[in-house]
Amino acid sequence: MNKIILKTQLLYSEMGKSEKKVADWLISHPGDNLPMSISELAELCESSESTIVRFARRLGFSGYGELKICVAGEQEKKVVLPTINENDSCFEILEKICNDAYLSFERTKRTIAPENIAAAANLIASAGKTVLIGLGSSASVAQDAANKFLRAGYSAYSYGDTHMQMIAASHMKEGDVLIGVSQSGASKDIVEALKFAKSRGISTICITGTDKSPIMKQSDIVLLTDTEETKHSSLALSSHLSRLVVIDSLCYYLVYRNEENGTGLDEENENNLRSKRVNE
Amino acid sequence: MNKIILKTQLLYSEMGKSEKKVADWLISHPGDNLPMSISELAELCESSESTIVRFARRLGFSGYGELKICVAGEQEKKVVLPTINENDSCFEILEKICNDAYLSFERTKRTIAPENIAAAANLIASAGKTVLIGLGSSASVAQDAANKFLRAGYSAYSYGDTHMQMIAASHMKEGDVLIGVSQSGASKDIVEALKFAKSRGISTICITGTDKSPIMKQSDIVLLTDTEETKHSSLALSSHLSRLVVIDSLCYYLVYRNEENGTGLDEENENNLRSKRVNE
DNA sequence: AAAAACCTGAAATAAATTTTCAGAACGAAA
DNA sequence: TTTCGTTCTGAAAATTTATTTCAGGTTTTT
Repeated sequence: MNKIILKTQLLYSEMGKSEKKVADWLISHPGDNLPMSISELAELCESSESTIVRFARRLGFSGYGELKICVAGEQEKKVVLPTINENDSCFEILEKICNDAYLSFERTKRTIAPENIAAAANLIASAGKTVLIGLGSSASVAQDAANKFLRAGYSAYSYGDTHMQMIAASHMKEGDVLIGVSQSGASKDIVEALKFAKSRGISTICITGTDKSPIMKQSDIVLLTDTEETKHSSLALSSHLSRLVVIDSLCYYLVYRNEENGTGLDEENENNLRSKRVNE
Repeated sequence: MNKIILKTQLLYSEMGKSEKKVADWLISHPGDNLPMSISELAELCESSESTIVRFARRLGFSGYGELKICVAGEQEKKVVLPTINENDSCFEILEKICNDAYLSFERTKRTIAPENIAAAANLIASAGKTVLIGLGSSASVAQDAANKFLRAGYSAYSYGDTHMQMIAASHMKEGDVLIGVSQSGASKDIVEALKFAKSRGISTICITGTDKSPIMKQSDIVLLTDTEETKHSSLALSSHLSRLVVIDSLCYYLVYRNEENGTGLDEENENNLRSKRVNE
């Protein structure tokens, strides 16, 4: 996995026409060392020196010199082209999915509002109990989250069927938190449940990958993850992973908070769990 | 092994006093990247620009620029393990978790046997039905996988409680596949279920993060993911993600296989799902 | 259709690298 | 110790390379 090329792909859509020529050249010459000088590269890319400097800056380098050095540093790693096609072996697909996940994480870091994650974590930390709901693959995200939160010492539960979700919502009290997970942000039952909870004074959080979606209106705190349309199919693999890392970061934060109160994942407890092999 | 340093040592005796200062600096700063400019380095070595150029030429480079690039290329990409500490903000934790996930993917790609993924995919593709079992966070991996496999057009089911797992196993037939997910590879109930199935001629696959673990003995095909010990706690966040990307790659492969038979994720079906907002 | 925002490359400027060269340091021979 | 020749060195000049600026062009917005 070549980080420079991945980053190039990540930022490709934000580039101008001429900058894209530079990007294209880089992507199509993965193994190559950069030609020694900026002028040479400018000529190869049919672009200008200034454009190349701008390109390097966009990727986060101080200038062309730094880019050149980093490209040399990434050398031997072979690059995997992004789109999966039907002749790929399973392993090639795995490589592409890992790349895709990396890009999705990068997009998530740019999309999510840091203050909102903090607010969500603090809300969960001080909540009476936390309920997570989602459908389909979002149900397993919700389940995973509940699992981890509970482990970290917080009362958390997840429900994957719409009846149970509504029942759970109706038994929540002020001071509790309801977290709705929905990639589309439009799953009717989830939105309804959040709306119902909100009307009763219960705090609501959503984790979604779609900006300006219905679920956002029903949520006190919005955690917006990778919003890139998935090109392939509704399997939406990498966005699923992005939602998980957001959960994981909340979870870690909560672990540390709880450790301060002495109710966290303490040694003894964890060793207990491990000896019973419930560590997964 | 750093070739440039070796070469420096080889030629050390032929160098002048000032050139040796450059050599000494290089040898005593093996990990470092070269400072950006030749003047900076000259100052650090208490020497001059021209001496450095001569030094670079002696090692066989065309000049300082080439030396700089090659040093960068030889740099051991020592990865800084981003340990999370208690003063990190939620967003910082998110960044570290993403890094950790990236590393975990890299490890998984190195650990997993490409031919085993292919074998697993083919087994699932030709199986009557596929059952996935796991406990704790592995249960949500299993659930997620079943969800996706089913979506891709394969009969797949997951069970998260030990009774149901055993019942399901006992109703499986030859030609079916049982997939056990277990990070430790030692969860007694999962291992037992696989053993039982295997004894009845059912194909077994395991997805585990622990080499030489009990579950491997009961599995026809082993998918070994990131085996790095998690330093933090048994939350084992990133290894969880690694297991998911393995699932995802199987799943993608199966989608393509099914498309060939015309039973895959076809447009119409997917649009249908989308219009009902069950795309997650 | 006008205005604003943005992208681009030629040229000017700045910075880094390489070369040149005069003198210092060392060694061998007288 | 002196003298000559060789090698090594660094300051400064020359050259190459990188960066910034700016005016003109393009696209987007209003």
